[in-house]
Order: sequence, then structure tokens, then C-alpha cells
Amino acid sequence: MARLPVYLRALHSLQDRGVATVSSEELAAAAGVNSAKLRKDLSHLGSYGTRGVGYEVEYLVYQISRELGLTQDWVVAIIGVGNLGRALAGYGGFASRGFRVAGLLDADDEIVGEEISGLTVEHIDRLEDIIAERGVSIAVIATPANAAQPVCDRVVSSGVTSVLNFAPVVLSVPEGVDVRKVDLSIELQILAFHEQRKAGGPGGDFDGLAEPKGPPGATPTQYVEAVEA
Amino acid sequence: MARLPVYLRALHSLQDRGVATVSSEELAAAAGVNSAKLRKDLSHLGSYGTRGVGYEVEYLVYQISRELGLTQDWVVAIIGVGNLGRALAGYGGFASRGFRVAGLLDADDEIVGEEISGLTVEHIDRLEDIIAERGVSIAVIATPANAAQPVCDRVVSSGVTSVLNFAPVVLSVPEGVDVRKVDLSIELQILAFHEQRKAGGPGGDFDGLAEPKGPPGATPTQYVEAVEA
DNA sequence: GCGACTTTGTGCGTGTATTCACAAAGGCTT
DNA sequence: AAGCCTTTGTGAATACACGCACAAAGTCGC
Repeated sequence: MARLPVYLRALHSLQDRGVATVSSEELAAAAGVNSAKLRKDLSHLGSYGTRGVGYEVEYLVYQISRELGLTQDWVVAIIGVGNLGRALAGYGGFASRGFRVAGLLDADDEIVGEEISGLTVEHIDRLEDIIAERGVSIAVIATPANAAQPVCDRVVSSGVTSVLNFAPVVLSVPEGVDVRKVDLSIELQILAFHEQRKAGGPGGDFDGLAEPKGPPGATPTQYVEAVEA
Repeated sequence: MARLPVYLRALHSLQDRGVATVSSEELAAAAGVNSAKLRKDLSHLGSYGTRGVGYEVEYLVYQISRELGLTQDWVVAIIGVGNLGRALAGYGGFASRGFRVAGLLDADDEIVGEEISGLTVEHIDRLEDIIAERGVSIAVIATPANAAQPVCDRVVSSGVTSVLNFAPVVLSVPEGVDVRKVDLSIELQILAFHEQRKAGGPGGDFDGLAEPKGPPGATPTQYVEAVEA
């Protein structure tokens, strides 16, 4: 389930505060979900709660970590060392969750050789070697959009089956390869959509059908200006 | 729908290639979704297709942009100018979608005054003034975890009702405020989970119940070491 | 103009996720 | 030791999302 990491973070936070046991109600509130859903999720990993008491925080942390595979180390390579790549390289949340960044790669000779967060940026030409030598199992793509698919192809043919993509393109990969995409502008667009809703914008109640339907082909440049303006 | 931005990006890409009309089949392939789903999504905005032909790219771009509220400008403030804040400030995908970054704020006096992507970093003390003066409607929180909630509270009480949160905490906000969260480490954890599955790790078929269930309370420190190691 | 072909828009069946509500289970107090 | 109280785990109902498959609709060739 995609919610386990959220639970795990909430549990870590409780652990830091010295809480020993937690009820599904409390944990659900901390994670921002319904308590029945949380209990059902947890019951899928086994019955680790005690009725009348709740869940033991430490034990639950261990069980979820194990389920997510965080009890082992994952070797990560970050490809594309622009602003975003640098941010990712220095992101503390990786190391503390069992993710080890073992390579920073870029195609720009200006950047290659630079040291970032204790790692030296290497040239993308060495991609296949680095993946093989260091046992990289997850590739993070933070390149410009046009470089993403070629990089992805090379990464996949080197045997990597998990890719985290920050480039604004839909990557096509063979069967058996997992791709997760994070698109920063999409999140903003979704916020803008809801914001517009609140303000009573177009399609306020999602009934675009009630709008005057300009026939396709009529005044073909008018709306283009509205977009490009 | 959260898929509209994906369609929009695919359409922009088609537009750049000079494509005038597109069938639901083609567009669905470009966006990585089922074609029936795409048609159903689009039909919710109104019937903008022509049977036997497809959709006019320009017109569809306009309709989706309008639905998402991208035909107007949104004023964004980025709070927290660490590595991530800088990456966001320089991210081209914002400006081209109608998002204007009107403020970069940080609490660190070392950073305040620095110029990044054409903007001067300002002190967080001026948060309320900046939001009011410049009509900020969306706040992006890229601060450390412990600063996120206080910053969020201040932003919300200044009247902002849309927040994009990159800090690894669940923000609590009053009714009527939208929060979207992007957690970089959660995406990696989900990948690790699937990667472990492929390798036949614990809970390989999600039946944790079949595992030897260590009773809670027994050998209480053993699994802690496994996590912290 | 007419018929064949293409493509949209959508009704329907299917499977999955979410939530409610409650019985079973365990601890705690007296 | 017995009963009360809290909390889990889950059955059942509901809502939702997905995708197939097809009729309606419109275009293009002849």
C-alpha cells in the first residue's frame, strides 16, 4: 500500500516524542486518514495490535519497515545534477530511510568533477559501469525532459527495474520495470484547479456542458491568444 | 480530475510538433492511460470532440487550461530557500503554466538578500506583508519539517487557501484550505517496496500472517537494532 | 448524395477501495 | 476473580474507478 510510508513517518515522529503505544485512532489522526482504513491496512501485514491497548510503536515501525524493504540498503543513482538533482543529493530523508546515493551523473562537462554532498559528479558516459560496479537498484532521473527517455533506456538495459522520474515526460519502459513520476507543476495545477473552484470559476460545478459550447473550428485563433497571453 | 494536467502536457507536446487533431487513442497512448478513461474524462468538461475525426488540439488545450484555471495568473510564494526551494524557484514548468513566483522567503540571515532566478530572497518576518501586497494565492512550503506547521499557520491566517507542502509532515489546516503534499522519500519507499516484491522479500504475497509472529513485548530491543543499523 | 468507415460518448458489468458498525479480545479496577 | 471498559480486527454495505463494447454521429471517398 502507498500509505505505509505515511504511517511510518507518523510513527517515527511519535517515537521521537517517546510514545510507546498508540491507538489506531491517534495514529490515523496523525497520518490524516480514517482509523478503520488504518486498521485494515495494518491487519494486512499481520495482527500486531493489542485489543484494549493499541499498537506498540517500536514493533510497528519494525514491521512496516520490513514490509517496505527498508531494513535493507537500497543503492540509488541520481542522473541529472541541475538544481533538482542537487536538492535530491542533499535530501536527508533518503539516508535515514535506507537509501544510499552512490552516484551523481551529468552530461555537462562543467558540472562533472564538482563535489556535492560528499560525492563527485561523474560523466553520464560511465552510466553502465557505475550501475554494474556499485549495484545500483534504483535510478532517479532529474534530467531535462528531452534527455529523460534515452537515459531511462540505458538505465533499464543495465538491469535497473525501478525508476523515479522527475522529468516532465511519460517514460515508456518494458514490462516488469516500475516507474514513479513526480511532477512539480502538476501539483500546482491541481491546486489552481481547486482554487478556481472556490472562486466560482468556469465549470464551477463541473458541468462544462452548461457552458456556451464554441464549435471547434470557429474563431480558431481567439482562444489561442487567451492561452499564450 | 488529477489527470488533466497530464493530458495538457501531452497536448502541448503534440502542439509543438504541429499536430492539429488527435484521436482519443493516440492521446491516451501519449498520456499513458486507457482511451476510454480519457474520453470519459474529457466528456466531463463538455463534448469537444468530433466523431470520426478526433479532438482539435488547440481547442482542447484551451478548454483544459480554462478548466484548470491556467488562463489566469497565479501568484506563488516559495518559503524556505534551501536546495529544494532553489530548485523550485528555477523550475521552468511554473512560469510556462501561468504560475508566477512573486516571493522567496527564508529565516536564515545568510540567505536573505541573495538573488536567485531574478528574485531577491526576503526575510520570513515580512511574510504577511508580502502575501497581502502581492496578492499571493498559493504558498509553497519547502522548509525543514519543524518549521512547516508554524509557517503554514501564518500563511493560512494571511488568507492563503492553497498550500503545496514539500516538508515531511502532515500539515493541519482549517476547513476550506487545500494542502497537497509531495514527499520525495515516500516515492522512493514505494519503489523499494515493489523492488523487494520482485526479489521475493518478506510478505512476498502480502500474507504477513504466514510469518512467525513475534509477540509484541518479546525481545523488545532486537528489532530496533535491525531498523537503526 | 450515399454508403462505408472512423471515432466519440456512454451504458453496463466488474473489481477494488472506503466506511460503518459491531463482536471478539484483552487489560484494568475493584 | 469477575465485570467493565477500551480498542482491535473484520463482515457487510456503499461508493467509486476502471475498462469493455457498442450505438450514435460525423467524415470522406466515390
